[in-house]
Amino acid sequence: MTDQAPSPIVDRLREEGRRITRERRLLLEIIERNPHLDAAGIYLLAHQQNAKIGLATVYRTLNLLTELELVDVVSLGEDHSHYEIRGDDHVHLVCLDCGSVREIPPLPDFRSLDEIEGFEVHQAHLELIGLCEACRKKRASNESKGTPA
Amino acid sequence: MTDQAPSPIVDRLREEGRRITRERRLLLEIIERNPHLDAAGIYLLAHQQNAKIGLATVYRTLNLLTELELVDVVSLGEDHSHYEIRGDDHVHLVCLDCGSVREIPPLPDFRSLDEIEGFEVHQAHLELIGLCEACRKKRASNESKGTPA
DNA sequence: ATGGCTGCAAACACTTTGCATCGGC
DNA sequence: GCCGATGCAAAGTGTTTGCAGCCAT
Repeated sequence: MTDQAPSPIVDRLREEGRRITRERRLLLEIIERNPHLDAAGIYLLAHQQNAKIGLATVYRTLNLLTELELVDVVSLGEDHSHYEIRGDDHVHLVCLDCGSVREIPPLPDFRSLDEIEGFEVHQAHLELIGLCEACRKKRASNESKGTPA
Repeated sequence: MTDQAPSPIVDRLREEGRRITRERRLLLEIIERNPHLDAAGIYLLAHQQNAKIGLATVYRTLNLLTELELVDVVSLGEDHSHYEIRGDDHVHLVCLDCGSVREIPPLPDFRSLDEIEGFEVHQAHLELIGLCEACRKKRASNESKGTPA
């Protein structure tokens, strides 16, 4: 709880001359442990460990980390943003029925994409929207019970 | 101007028992002609031809079309939604500097993707964030003039 | 001790909704 | 004529910002 694991992100903040506060450390830990959470979800978890933390701090921290390119913003088909530590590129599989999000490694063909038709690619966001295996089966069994699409 | 081009989307609305109003026809035409506009942009264009149209109608129409899967919502890295007629899958190249959005055909490898690891793919959204050719050159020439990143 | 960071609340931008009226069918 | 669609304005979300006090450096 009180031990502070060494983190390249904390180092990076220090390099930038930013201050390492209790709030930032807490938020970072939460974001690192829970990929693609939204601001409200991050706030909720943070609040459990520090009842005084404000939603504004969550947003300010997320914006800071985004500017420093330490976190990525992803949309996941929702009307608000989700956040994740920037790491290896990956693909998001978003289920239409249960909303679950699964991450898989990049498809082979665009793993190494760094330029295409004169466009210099910095980031690739691939989102596949559809049905996860469980919801697919659920739908199939509902249909046979007489509840077609 | 007053002629009403036949449209599969209008047919589809009729099939669904929805009413074909002047407003819906106007909005459809705008969306068809201007890919990935946001609600405000659509409203602006619509307003030029029908000063009485309301923003609420724009949103209600976009939601209707989205539910019927006739239009897609795309995020394009902005904090609000953009809309486009659902058609062939394509890739968006979004420029970090000028914000321009270019569409290109799907990358070969995921063109035919309809299932992956048990997940049933309905839609694929691929967004490449980076620098368009013009902005790339602009940056290069600025750097040589002594304005590094 | 200094200036960046925080919490709070008010402000903002985008989107949705209630209600009376209008107009497609 | 009926009932869905519209316009307006008010209410709802998610996010940002102003300001006084706090705390990492």
